[in-house]
Amino acid sequence: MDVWREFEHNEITHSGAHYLMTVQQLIEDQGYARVSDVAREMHITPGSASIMIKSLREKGYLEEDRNRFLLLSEEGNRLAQSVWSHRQILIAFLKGVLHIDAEQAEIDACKIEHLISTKTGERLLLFLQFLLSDDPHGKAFLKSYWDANVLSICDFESCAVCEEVGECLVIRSESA
Amino acid sequence: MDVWREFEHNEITHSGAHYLMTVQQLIEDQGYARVSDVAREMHITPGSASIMIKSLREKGYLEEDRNRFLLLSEEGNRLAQSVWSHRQILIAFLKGVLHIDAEQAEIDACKIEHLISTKTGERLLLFLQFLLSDDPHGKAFLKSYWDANVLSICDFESCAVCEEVGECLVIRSESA
DNA sequence: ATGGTATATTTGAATAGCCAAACTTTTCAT
DNA sequence: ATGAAAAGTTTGGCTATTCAAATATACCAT
Repeated sequence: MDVWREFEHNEITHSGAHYLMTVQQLIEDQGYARVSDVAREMHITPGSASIMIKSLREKGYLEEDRNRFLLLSEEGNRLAQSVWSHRQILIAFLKGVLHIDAEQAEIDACKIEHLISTKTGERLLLFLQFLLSDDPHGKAFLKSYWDANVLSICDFESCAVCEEVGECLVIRSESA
Repeated sequence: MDVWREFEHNEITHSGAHYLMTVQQLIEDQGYARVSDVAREMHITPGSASIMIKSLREKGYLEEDRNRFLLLSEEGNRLAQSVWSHRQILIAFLKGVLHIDAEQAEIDACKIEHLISTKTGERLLLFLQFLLSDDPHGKAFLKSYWDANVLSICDFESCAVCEEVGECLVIRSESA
């Protein structure tokens, strides 16, 4: 098996994942999502959106109600949720632990969110959760690590990783 | 700026990175690399290799010597080296810290190695280095983390992360 | 019911990267 | 130097995803 060819064999494409997440977000924000709403939101032409959405419908990720409003299928919802969770976890790690600046963290996370395996996503969350747990080793380690690398002052009352991971926990428990 | 569109805007494509790394590896292993060697090694047709290599030559990543043997330009070498380092660092983190199994770690790393930013690669290496440093907090943290999550027994005399990161350090200092 | 606006779809073109198959060029042994 | 094998390139086709522009459909007010 050629590992390098696995790059294309994913459950969903980068583009597809963003269509699904946009539909999810639009429904959440304004109660409905039509082809043109998705196009506007993603800054693509209605023609492109029409074609991609048709293909996502054919693949069983999207459905339409009687008024042509888009809905996520169960599978579509699961996928969108999974990719979105991965993004949050990655951002938490990049910003909160590695201290990558917010903009770069979001770009990096967005590029790889749909590519990491479920296992990697899970394990990364476990790792972050442990850093925040009552176990003192996490805090001691982070403080010591940041100090050693002059990454920033470690203030656990209002530290980035706490907030970021805190959000992840909320997100995960909501979707669980 | 649409973050999701950044996915396509990378210094090198996934495919391109693998061509460059294959050339590098072939030169290292057998002293030279021709179009057909690359094709054989990557399991693609000579036609595809020919076209892609031409394009990589036009982009200034590859050159040819008087005998049509392929060479990496300075830029090509830098890129191949960078992507390869990212892979090693990611594998070290995935296997050594998160305890993802070897096969999955390699697939995940291979998918994202060319997508993470230089900064993220650097910081991840710093992070791994700290885990191995003399500072006792790293070891205490890892042990405590693995114990808490039943990930494996932590044996610092022969632990995975030590070996993985050890390799990264060697790799980095060789290429520095 | 007629026209205007909003919405959706289709069509044709572009890019990237793969394949198969045909074709060309190089190399090398006799 | 001739002809076979090896190496390299070209051509045409496929998929995915985008765009622009043309077309079609629906919706709504007068």
